[in-house]
Amino acid sequence: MGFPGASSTDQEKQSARRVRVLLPLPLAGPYDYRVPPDLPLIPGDFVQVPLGKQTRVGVVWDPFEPGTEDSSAVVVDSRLRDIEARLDTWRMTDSMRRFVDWVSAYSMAAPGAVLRMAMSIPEALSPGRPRIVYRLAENPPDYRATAARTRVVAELTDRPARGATDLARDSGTGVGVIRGLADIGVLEAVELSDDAPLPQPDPRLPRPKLSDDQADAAADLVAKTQNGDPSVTLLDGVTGAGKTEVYFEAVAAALEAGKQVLVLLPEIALTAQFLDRFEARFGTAPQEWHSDVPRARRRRVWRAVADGRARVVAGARSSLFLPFQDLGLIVVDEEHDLSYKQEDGVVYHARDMAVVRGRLQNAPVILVSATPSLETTANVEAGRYDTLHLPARHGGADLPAISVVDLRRDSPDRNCWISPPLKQALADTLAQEEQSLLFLNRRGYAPLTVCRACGHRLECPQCTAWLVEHRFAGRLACHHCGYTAPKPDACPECGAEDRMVACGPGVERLAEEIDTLFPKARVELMTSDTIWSPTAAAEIVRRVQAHEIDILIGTQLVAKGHHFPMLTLVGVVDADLGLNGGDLRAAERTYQLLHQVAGRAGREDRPGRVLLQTHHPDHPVMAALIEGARDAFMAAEAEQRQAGNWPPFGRLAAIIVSGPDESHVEGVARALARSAPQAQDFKVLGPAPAPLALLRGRHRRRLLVRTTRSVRIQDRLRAWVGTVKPPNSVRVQIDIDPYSFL
DNA sequence: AGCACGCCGACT
DNA sequence: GTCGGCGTGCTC
Repeated sequence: MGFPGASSTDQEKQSARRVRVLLPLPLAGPYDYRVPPDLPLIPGDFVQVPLGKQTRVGVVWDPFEPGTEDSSAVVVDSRLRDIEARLDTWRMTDSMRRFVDWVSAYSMAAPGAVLRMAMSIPEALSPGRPRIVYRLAENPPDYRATAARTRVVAELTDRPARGATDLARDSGTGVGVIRGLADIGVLEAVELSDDAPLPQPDPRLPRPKLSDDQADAAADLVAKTQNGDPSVTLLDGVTGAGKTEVYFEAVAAALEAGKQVLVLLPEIALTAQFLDRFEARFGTAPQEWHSDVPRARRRRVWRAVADGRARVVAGARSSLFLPFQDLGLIVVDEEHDLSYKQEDGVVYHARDMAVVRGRLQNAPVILVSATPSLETTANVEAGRYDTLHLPARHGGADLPAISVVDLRRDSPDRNCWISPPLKQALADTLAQEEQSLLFLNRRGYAPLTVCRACGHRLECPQCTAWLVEHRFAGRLACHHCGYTAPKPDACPECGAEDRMVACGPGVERLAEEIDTLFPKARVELMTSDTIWSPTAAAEIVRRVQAHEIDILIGTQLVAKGHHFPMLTLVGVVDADLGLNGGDLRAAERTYQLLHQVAGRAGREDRPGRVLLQTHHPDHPVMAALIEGARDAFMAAEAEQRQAGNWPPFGRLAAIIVSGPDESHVEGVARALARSAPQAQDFKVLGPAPAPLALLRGRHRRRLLVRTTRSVRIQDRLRAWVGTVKPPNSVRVQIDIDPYSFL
């Protein structure tokens, strides 16, 4: 490399061959690089390029097309640096590149930030070292057959070899046992390439008998899958109507056609159960993809998806960015679930982006739910999505018998939360040796601690939020920033000793109350504090199914489709909890959550019942649940939203201004409001203190922008927000289609 | 995201 | 006098 301008060779006189390279960094756009002679490159190639004094891997992006984006100043030839190498691996597909561009344009995130999600395991671009797996030795010596050893041997009989960790987990023992068996020669250690063939799901295994309704729905989805029809279909049916069996037929059709399939699941706690059902139908489990999968395995899955060995992936929202070569079907299970909205980093809604990915790839998308979101329902009504309805299988009621307990009349005792009717129902259920579920969407012991002497409330020093007591852990915790502190004996404000008192219930406190009421009952908690992995979730589900638990107390984790045949009573301790807070989707979300919890009661031939404790027995949500009037409730919701031009009928964007200095934040928020464009179809609301006005030590103001559907909200936002130059400590974030109003 | 440059506190 | 804290700015 010479000094710029020091020499003027022939090559520099004619313009250099250059390509645009997108790097997985939050830069404004692709960077231009010079292509050395003799290096053939086409868009999608992974390349190594210099950046500053480091080298990084990026992707050759498509040539600049005038008019497609802002014409930022062209970098002069003399500043270009050479591409170092092309990686000898697969290419990023056209549709994936267009998907990255699409998500970036829609979410207003830097394209490189989106690319980073598509290159989440950079080292996966080259093969890893082979790993050691264990199989049964041909001629094992005699050995002492302990229980654990027998399970290991059984686990390997006629089943694939596995690594020590997996094998230990599958046979319910430790790696020590595996090592021991290998040492004495019962097991044989072999090296397995990272890219070894994977067991393939078999679409031709006998399928379960489908009802006529199921068969009709399946035929529709199979036809769409075979045609590579970029359609979106809502598969609507209550728990137990057999939605999964129906979309499995579409999965089978995609597999028969040699295509790959992506099944999105909202919650990693759900995956274990899904994997079992899938394996029962197709003979082998799909590949799993979520943040809890260890990195080495994720790397293997990533490679297997990229080269087509992985035919079916079941994963969380981030699996949308896996490098499928030939995706033929996307299923979004529980499409209404809020955990599909990614809130930090690149903000996107996985359900909506799945629809985009399907369209770019000519792959049908199936949205599955018992309580479809208003977004999806509106798309069905407008004719943009198709719908298939599955009636309940036994022609019975959609849900178990639901009734309300009016807490204004049947109020619990002081500092208790179980009303007399619910207490009675629990006692009856215990007497019949059946199981109960108590649902309370509040972790910890108590959501608030106050000083009786001076009234001081224990608040998080970094957020506008109360500290939640976690008695088992013996600490106070902020659920927004992770701050924790020991529980003080004396009031930090007035110094009074032993006057700190817990207010309100959390699941831990509820467990305490149940222990007092039913000392003999076997009670267990299921919350994200105790269940932090799919394995732990599977274990507690197993214990409930084995009837080792009489009363299960849980937060929304328990609402997710676990099947508990002996569970006949569901008590919702505070049905009103989700209704407060000024969230435009509060009623819809509460309906969906309570419907889902209610669905846990009574499956198979045991009738179930549900008691909703509420202060508002006449609220539309309660009325809809009791009467099973989902469609009427959703229609009323839709009407309200339409009248106010709220989503999904209008578009919404949130602008969050945050920073450590409150006056700077306020100043920027006001400046934004002042410079807001005045237009009929572009309403700016605010600034208002964001619901958590202080979060992680940052002050926050929020503006909401509401437009009609026809407005390109991103273009308008760019033109407007770009005019305000915030001081460097203040951050302005844009959230298109906000869901969380926190 | 890295990595450097740059301007103020406690050490050799 | 220097080592080093992390704020802010740039990378084709």
